[in-house]
Order: sequence, then structure tokens, then C-alpha cells
Amino acid sequence: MAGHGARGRSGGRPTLEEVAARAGVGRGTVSRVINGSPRVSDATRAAVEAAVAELGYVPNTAARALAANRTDAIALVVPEPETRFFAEPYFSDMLKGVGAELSETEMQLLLIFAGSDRERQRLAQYLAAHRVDGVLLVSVHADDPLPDMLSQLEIPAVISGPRSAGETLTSVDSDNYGGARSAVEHLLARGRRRIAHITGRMDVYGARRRVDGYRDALLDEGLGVDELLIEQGDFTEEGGRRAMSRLLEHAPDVDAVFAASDVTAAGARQVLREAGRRIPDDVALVGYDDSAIARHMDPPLTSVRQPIEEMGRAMIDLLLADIADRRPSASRDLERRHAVLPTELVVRTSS
Amino acid sequence: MAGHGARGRSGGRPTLEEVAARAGVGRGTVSRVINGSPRVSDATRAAVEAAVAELGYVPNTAARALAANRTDAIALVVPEPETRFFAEPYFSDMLKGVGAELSETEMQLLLIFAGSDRERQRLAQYLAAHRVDGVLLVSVHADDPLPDMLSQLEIPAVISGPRSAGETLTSVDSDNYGGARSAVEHLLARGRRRIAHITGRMDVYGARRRVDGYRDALLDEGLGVDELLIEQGDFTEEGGRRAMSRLLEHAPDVDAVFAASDVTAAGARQVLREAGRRIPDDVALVGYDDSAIARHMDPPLTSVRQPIEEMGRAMIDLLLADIADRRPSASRDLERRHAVLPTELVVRTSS
DNA sequence: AGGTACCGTGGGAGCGCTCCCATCGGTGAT
DNA sequence: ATCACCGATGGGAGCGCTCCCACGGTACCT
Repeated sequence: MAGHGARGRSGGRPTLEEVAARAGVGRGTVSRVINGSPRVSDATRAAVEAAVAELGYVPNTAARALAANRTDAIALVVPEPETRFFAEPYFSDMLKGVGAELSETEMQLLLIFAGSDRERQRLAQYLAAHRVDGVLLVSVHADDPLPDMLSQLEIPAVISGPRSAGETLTSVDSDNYGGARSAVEHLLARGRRRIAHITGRMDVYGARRRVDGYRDALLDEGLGVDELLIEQGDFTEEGGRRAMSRLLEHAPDVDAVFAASDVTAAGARQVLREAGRRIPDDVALVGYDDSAIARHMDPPLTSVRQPIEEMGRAMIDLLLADIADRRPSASRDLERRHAVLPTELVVRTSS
Repeated sequence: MAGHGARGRSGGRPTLEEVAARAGVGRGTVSRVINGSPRVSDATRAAVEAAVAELGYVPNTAARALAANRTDAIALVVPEPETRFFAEPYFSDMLKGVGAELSETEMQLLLIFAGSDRERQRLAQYLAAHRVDGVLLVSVHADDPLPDMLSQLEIPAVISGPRSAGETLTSVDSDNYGGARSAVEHLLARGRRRIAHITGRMDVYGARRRVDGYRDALLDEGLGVDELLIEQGDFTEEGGRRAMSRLLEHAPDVDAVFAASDVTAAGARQVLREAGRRIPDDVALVGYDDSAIARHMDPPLTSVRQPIEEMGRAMIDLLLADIADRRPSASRDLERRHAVLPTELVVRTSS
């Protein structure tokens, strides 16, 4: 593939020095060209670039990292035990966005698992040793010490779901509030009036925002919020089943359910079926995530799609910006950025 | 960029030299202790370890990589365009196994996307520059030049689905043949006699093995193989739909279908429903992969589970072994290893 | 006793790169 | 014509580590 015409000196990759010799210039000049410094004459630059091409020169990352004290690598920290998170397309999609955006740069992506205590231990060492230039954090719990640790070490980091409205780290999120609103507004438009909500885990900020959206949609319609119609779930199928059972008990006249995740909706669906309620005739159902399950459910589930791949891209963008900003040290006072990306309601036959 | 000694003395990470001074030994000795060399006296080792602990010494990867000409990193190459592969739990599960096994070592995991041409270009450079000690290859097409490139560069590599029976790379696979057999034997045991098979893409070795297993199960039962009962699919839902339509046309008396993937089964299911065939009463259905779709299908789908997480672990084991074997160069003649892990039939109500 | 093996150890010599300073012409100003 | 100045360039000095050779010491041999 790559035209490494010269695997040179008996197998060794060409070095800066060899390129310099070949181009008839000094080592420093080649370095400048490689790193895109403007202080090189056009003629020299051309000569160096030719030599680089001829020799198939590729910079040695290790040497560069050692000399420049940077790594050109960023870490994606994965809290592995969260199987829910892992199995959903969420992870894959985000990775896709991250990968796409990253491929525009010279940065490499390290995957670090921080599930077990030992793994977290290792991660701490990793970070302490500044083995990455920045960190991507996904699916972090409210009480996780990791984010604070990162701020303290002054390692640029971007978190995918902010932990609260006052998130200190740079963050990327989808519009949970708006997504929930659109789901409920859709149900209202369909004439439903007794719309229930099965929440996600309330220690997740996004889940709370969805509740807010649910409430406000009802209030803006002039309907009150019946607390009996709000049941707590935990994003899981089992949680959805339990919540739906309680719902049927406390509010048997429910005519629509907005669940905080597709999996939760699947659990709710099962209980509804067993109770003889038809979907959508008796009870309309809307989920969240627009996962494979939504498409394959019977009936296919209306769901709120999050632009996850775009979120991945945004995370990289923000992180790279943070890393760049950080370099001319002491410009720490840049305003923290928080990106919020729009969601989209995918209407299917369950509503 | 953090100038040289910049954060030096005050707050900088301790170096080997500093540990050596603290322990009252030479640099070389500390290096030996860090790397677990046996040629160090117990007393010295203890002293060094104490110094390491007191100073919180963590080796500088870049320096080590530069001096030792190795990277302590392995790459997981992801052929991104394969969205099918990416979205299925396959990827996540494998990653889980890889991560778990890797966390026992000092190796780090690099994720490299090789979807677009530009990405492949970069990957080639990457490999040419020997920026990783080894490579994990997943979901590789039969005509992909990557594997050969790896052999040529003599970079240790493990492939997750061998491309053929004569795979030259070290490989890990699940028992596609046995998995298919168990599915068909299960259907036979249930009294089915007109068992059809919707295949995967026939350029995938695993798909061919599944066909083999299907055939042999029938032959061993004393039943002939009716070629009309074998329809080609491509692992997708749409492929499943098309194949099932043809099947109903050519072999209307079909009483069971073994599909090469759950998604394919989902497509087949839809067509069966539309044709008024009940599952499992009229036609039993068995899928492959045991994905989320299988659990959530109506009726829940019997499926062949592959031990994907274990496959991930096995890949790492084999790769690390290859890397280790490689170091004392010229021991290239080690026999290529191929691990085949058993599958498990998960019986649900669709059969 | 002298010789031969080691063993544990110290430390020089790089690995390939970035930084930075010194150098060298060329330029416009005086 | 002279000088201060500036952009372009060369190359020394590390970055922190591993490799390996050399060294003194001890144990064992003849």
C-alpha cells in the first residue's frame, strides 16, 4: 500500500536525519516542514517534501512524544460495567462519530476500560502519567470521582452526558428536554390526554431533563401534571415492567406511555399486552433512543432519536479545541463550552 | 507546550534516575527491577521498590518505546462501513472480552478505523511505522488486502473470523459448523422434516461452515438435502425477506427455517406472518447470534449464541503469545494457531 | 594459590525527535 | 557605504528509557 520505496537501512524506517541529508538541509528544517511551521522558504519546503515522499518517511511517535512532552493520543474512557450502555447502539454510534472526526487528525484513540477497581487504579496512573492529551468521558455516574480528578490534573476532558446543569467539564449532550417534549406533544396531537411517563434513573441528569420536558409539554397544553402518571424506572426492561404494572394499578385510565428508553418501553409493552391493552388502540407507546429494538418491536415503536454520531464528532471537536487552547498555558479562563444537539422523533405505529 | 524541564523539579513526574538516586543504586538496576529482571538481589530489589512507591514513579511510555523500539500497544482495526457488524452486540461484547483480558497486562488498546480509503491509507502508514506491537482484525472480507499486508510486514496479527480453512493468520472463531448442526438437530428433534436454511453471505467463511453444518445434520439423520430448501441471504433483514419469499414459492411445504443471523430471521418472520404462517405452529424459526432482537422478537427467537466475549479474550491471548514469540527473532516457524470456541443453542418459543 | 566463572551492578551510548540558540545573508534605514 | 535587524537555517542539547559492556566481588575449580 504505502509507497515506502525505501525501507532504507536494512529494514529501519527513515529518520528525520536521513530525510534532511536527502533534501540537503538540516534536521531542524525538516522538523519545521513536518510540523507545518511557516518559517521555511517555499523552495526548501518543496525539497523536503520531495525527500519525505521518496523515502516514505513517517515520524516516530515515541520520539516525538518524548521530546515534545505530548502524546497525540486521547483516551475514551468506558465505564464497562454499564452493560446497558455498551450493548445499545449508543456506544457504537458514538464511536463512529469519534472515529470519523479523529481520522481528520493525527491523533490516535485509546480505549480505556474503567470498570473494575483495578482498572480504575490503572486509569488513575495513566492519567497521572499524562499518557494522553485529553479524555473523552461517557456515561458517567453522578458520584463518579473521575471528572473531578481530571479537572484537578488539568487534563482536558469532555463528558458526553453532563452530570448536572452546572457541569464543570466541557460537555456534549442531546436535547433531552426537547426530545421528551416532542414525544409528549406528539401524543397530545394524537388526542391522548392521560399520558404517563416512565422515567430513567433519576441520578442521571438526562433522565431528569426528560421529566422536565414531559411536564412542560403537558403544562403548556393547559393540562395539569398528574403525579400518579409518573413512575420511576431505571432504563431497564425489568424496570419498565414494574413501572407499567404500578401505572395500571394507580392510573388504569392511562391512554399513552412515554418511556425513557426503548428497552423500558419493551418492558411496558409486555405488561400492557398481558393486561389485554392493545397498542396503540388502547395505549400509545413512545420510547427513547430509537434503537434496533424499536424497529423490531411489534408494533414498531415510535421513539426519540438522538444524534449520537454527531455527538461523538462534537466531543472530539471540543476536546481538540480544549487541548489546543491549553497549550499556550495560562489561558485557562476560556469559557467552558456545552454543546446540546437536537433530537428527532421517529414516528412508527405504536402511537 | 510544556517546555522542557518546565514542570520539572516541582511537580514533574519522577524519572528513573531520581528513583535510582533515592534508592542509592544505579539507573540500570532500577530498570531491571521495573522490568522484572531476575538478576537483581532481593535486598536491592526491595530498596528500589520502596523508592518507586515513595516517589510514585510511573515509567514514561514514550521514552521506553523509543529506547526499546516497541510500543506496548496493540490495535483493534475496525472496518467501519460494516454497520451491521458495528451495531450488533458483537462488537461491544468482543470489546468487553478484549478489554478484560488486556487489563491484566500493561498493553494499551488502540482503536483504528479502516473504513474510508483515507483511513486505510493512514492505517497502512501506521503499520509501516510499526506503531503497534500487534493487530486484532475483525470482520474482514475475503478479498481484503489487509491480512496479507500484515504478514508481509511481519506484524503479529489475530483475525476473528478466518477467511478460509487455510487461514494463514492466527485466528479465533466460534464453531459455526457445530452451531448450525445444533440448530438443525434441535429442529429435527422437534419433529420438523422440511427444514430450510437461509444462508449468510457466501464469501464469509463462517457462513459457508454454517451451510456445511446444516447439510451434515440432515445427512446424519438420514434425510437428503433438498437444494430447494437452501436460499442465499446476506445476513441482512432485507435479504431474509427476499429469501423467505423465494422459499415459500419454491418449497411451500417448509416447516422450519434456520437463518444465518437473527436479523435475517426477523426478515423471514415478517414474510411468514404476511403469508399467514404461524410461528412456531406452522413454521419453526431459528436464528443465529442471540442478539437483542432475538429476545425481543415476537415470538422470542431460538438462536445460536456465540461466546463472543470469550473470543475477544482468546484473541488477546493468542496475539500476546505471538508478540512474545516474535521477540527472540527468527523463531518464525511456530505453528499457526487457530482457536475454535463452542456455541450454545438458546431455545425460545419460536421453535 | 591461582585461575575461571559468574553475579550483581553502574553507567555510557544511543533511540528519533523538538527546542532553541547561534549563525548567516540580505534588507532597508541612516 | 554602514549598521541594526530580520527571516531562514543548522545543529547542540536534551527528553527518559533500554541495552549492553565493563567492573569488582565471590564461589568454585584445578
